[in-house]
Amino acid sequence: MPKTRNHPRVSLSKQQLILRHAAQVFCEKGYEGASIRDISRSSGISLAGMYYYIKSKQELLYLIQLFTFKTIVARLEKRLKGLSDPVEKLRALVQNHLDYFLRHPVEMKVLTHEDEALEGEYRKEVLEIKRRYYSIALGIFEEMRKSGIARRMNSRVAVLSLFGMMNWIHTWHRPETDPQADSLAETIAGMFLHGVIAEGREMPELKPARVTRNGIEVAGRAAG
Amino acid sequence: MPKTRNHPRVSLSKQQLILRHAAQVFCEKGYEGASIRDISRSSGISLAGMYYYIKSKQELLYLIQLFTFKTIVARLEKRLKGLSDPVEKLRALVQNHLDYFLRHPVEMKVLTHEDEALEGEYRKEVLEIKRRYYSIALGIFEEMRKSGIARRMNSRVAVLSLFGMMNWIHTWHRPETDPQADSLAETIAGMFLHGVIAEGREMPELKPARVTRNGIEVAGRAAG
DNA sequence: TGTATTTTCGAACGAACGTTCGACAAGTAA
DNA sequence: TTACTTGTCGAACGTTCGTTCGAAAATACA
Repeated sequence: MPKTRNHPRVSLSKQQLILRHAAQVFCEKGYEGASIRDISRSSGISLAGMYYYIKSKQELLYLIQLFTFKTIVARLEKRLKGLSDPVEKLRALVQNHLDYFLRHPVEMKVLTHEDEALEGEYRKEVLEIKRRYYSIALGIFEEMRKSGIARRMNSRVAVLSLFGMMNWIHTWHRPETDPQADSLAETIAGMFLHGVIAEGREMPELKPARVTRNGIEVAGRAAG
Repeated sequence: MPKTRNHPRVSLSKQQLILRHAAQVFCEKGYEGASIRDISRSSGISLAGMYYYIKSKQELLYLIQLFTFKTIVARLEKRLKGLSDPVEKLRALVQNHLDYFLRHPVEMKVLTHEDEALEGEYRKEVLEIKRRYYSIALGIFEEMRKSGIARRMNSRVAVLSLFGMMNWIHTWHRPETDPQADSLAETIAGMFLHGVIAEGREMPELKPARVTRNGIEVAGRAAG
């Protein structure tokens, strides 16, 4: 097994290197359309050499999806920790999702587009995290319902429509001309919130997003 | 070349039969993951026999996508003909899209999920219709903007978010438990319209959908 | 240095792929 | 009957696929 090196910035673990190139190739040709030979060529490792670091093509996809999902959920839970207003929570979810989405478009496309390619245990494990992510979103929406902010409607449809808006982005977003993550998140969160708000309610507006030192956009107030 | 038979209800053209089974197989295994042998087995025609009716695997996908897109656009243009209010037009677009979507989930999944599988001339032709469909939607939204119904926002983002909500449905919709086309269309069109409406505006509510003799749901007033 | 462990890869495996070819049966028209 | 078109398919073509094996090369440790 490969050891984790001391200086990950400089000498990236070879498995991670493979994973990166694999994500790129899966993104371009799709999981089924991509061959191990493609990934081998792209990452500069011989075909047989690949199998020293990975067990199978399925595992390759599994590792990409698992890591991406875990990261996005972990970051979300971190952002959510300090918030209590469900509207703020929902904005944070959208911001988090789109921020990661546009920073890692390749991995996110592999995550959303190849969500039926895994089989067996691999599939089950990824599905589990996906469900957790969904249930967080659903929970936030239910809070909005309970506090009367959101009007009466099918929560499942509402939340999955929100994911639809966000996950569809990879089919049309061009970084050169289309809005970046912060602006996009504002537009989409705004659309969703106005879209589900109860009649006669006022949307609590937040100040424009600002950028903290580590580059993560935080809506409204200063980040700790 | 196969002749079109006199009684298409009874004796379906064999090419159409192949197209139907191909769509099913593409839907289940993806374009790259599906083999001509799979489709051959599914439609009960020998492997070699397939090539009497189709030129290539690419053409198979092309024909499915072309027909599906053309049908959905043609139906939309028909529905749009009698309407002048952009809000009504948008509702019609959503209704039309979801109605077709849930009636032909297999073809629609192949349309939305395999939109990068075609190459060369095939790809260009399908892309052309897709762009026309998009520009119809964009046009409707611009009308909403001009008449002051929709607030100032990125039209491209708004319209593509709407398509996102609609096209994402194939990833989660279960016909047994989830709302059907008419209810779904109402919810999503409602979300979108409330989501983009200008501040202080009232949404013109329509009466609940009703069902005409041919089974097509028509919002509000009696269908001709 | 020598020895053990880690890393690399050329070559090959059997299987599956899209597509083609030539034969052959069925139907039509003379 | 003969001659031609339409439909059908077994068998094979050459290619690519995921994966494995065994032997080297590189590295680490004594």
